[in-house]
Amino acid sequence: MERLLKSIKIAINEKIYVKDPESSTLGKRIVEESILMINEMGFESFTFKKLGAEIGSNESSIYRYFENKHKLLVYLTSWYWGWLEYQLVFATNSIADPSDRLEKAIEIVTRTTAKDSAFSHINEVLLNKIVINENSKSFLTKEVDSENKEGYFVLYKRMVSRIGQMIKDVRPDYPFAVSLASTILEGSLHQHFLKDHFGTLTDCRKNEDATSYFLHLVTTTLNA
Amino acid sequence: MERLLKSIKIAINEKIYVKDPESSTLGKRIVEESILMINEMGFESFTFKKLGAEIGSNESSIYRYFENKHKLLVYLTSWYWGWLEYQLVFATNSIADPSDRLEKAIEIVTRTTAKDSAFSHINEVLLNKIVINENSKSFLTKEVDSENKEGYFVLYKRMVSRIGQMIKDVRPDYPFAVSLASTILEGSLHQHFLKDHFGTLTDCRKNEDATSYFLHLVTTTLNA
DNA sequence: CAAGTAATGATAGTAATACTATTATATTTG
DNA sequence: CAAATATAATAGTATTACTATCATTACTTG
Repeated sequence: MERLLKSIKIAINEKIYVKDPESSTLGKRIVEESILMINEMGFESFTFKKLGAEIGSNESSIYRYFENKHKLLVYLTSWYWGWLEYQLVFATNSIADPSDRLEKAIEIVTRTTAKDSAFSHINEVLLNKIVINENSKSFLTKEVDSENKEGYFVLYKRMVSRIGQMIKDVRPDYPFAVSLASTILEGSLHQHFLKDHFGTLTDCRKNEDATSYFLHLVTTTLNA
Repeated sequence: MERLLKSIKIAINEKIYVKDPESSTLGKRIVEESILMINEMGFESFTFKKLGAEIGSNESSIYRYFENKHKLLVYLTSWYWGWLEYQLVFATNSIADPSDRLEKAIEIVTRTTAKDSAFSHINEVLLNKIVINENSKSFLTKEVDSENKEGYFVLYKRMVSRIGQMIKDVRPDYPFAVSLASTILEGSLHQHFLKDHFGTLTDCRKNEDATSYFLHLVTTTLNA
């Protein structure tokens, strides 16, 4: 699995970047270090100038890869959803029973990333944390409709669709399959955030609790 | 009800503002116009300078009410949650049956605000839209823990707690009452956002659909 | 009603952000 | 080795997010 993950490349919409960061050493360093820095200082304080200083490169060079830091965030979150989709498909592909398949899917999307694959320049553990803290900011903007039209969010949308389809496979007559799917994905991020910062607003104390919660929620809802 | 709402004042944590905007005409104009502007141009593009120009007042005068625009956002969202809590308590107070009470509560927190009370300087319809689009940004910051400690989010937390308690009143042995409560509140905002921008990621086409969705979700979960 | 105080406005200034443009220097490749 | 390409260095601009100072207006109170 790890070897396999090393060799795959997550295909990101070309409109998100000016020059593919995967195509050069500098590009990879930009992505690599930006993950560390955004995780460290938060997206608001992060700037291309600081990133340049950190990787011993020039601010203007970074602009040749990404138009601005918002697009870099869209790139990082897209990469994450593409990566997670890969995990999802890989793990559920062979499961024939719809209920078992959905259960596995929920497990995969609600757990936190514990281990860095350590092969690529992308630290998945930290990226997972970034997604928990910053994902909403990628679409809660005035430009969301035009960016959506340009295909900036296809990978995220594909994740929701896949889970929605799995729900339909279990219960074709359930009328809120897609809403439930989006609730699982977004809600899971939210529960993890609450666990870290607003302990009184969640029953999830450990990472696995989020899985139990959503597993229970979905199972009872679909078995009604 | 409308008359009543006019006379009540939502008590906001004093640490959120420098000077209480309710205490002067200028303060009220700041709040009033900021709601229109944030709604119009989005929180990122909104600045105190632009606000000053709009209300024919000086940038520096606005800083005498709010330290920065982030705190203004915290103020606005806090006001909204306080207002919604009032609606919630008012509407559910007299309902003795726990299931009926929870049902009413879900209806109130999942519906969108349709009508401005037209009495105060605060346009609740637009504020509701701002909360859908910008609420997450009030806490998805690096300062969340210190601000939480200062009590910036008490009103939001109280809303979640109240609904959590109502869930417990229906099913005391359900182990995820608080998580379910936070899922309803945050998930509802998210479904409304999806309805407006990512139609394929939700089954909610009309505003009422969100109510149906969460009502069904909660009912089946608690009746299992 | 005069005098004092508080609120607001006007102006100026600063450091940082978010870029763009230009030119110089490496590095790669044919 | 020359040409093309990538990166670095430098400079510059408009805007943001403030802070500080001082002038003006409004409001209160003795």
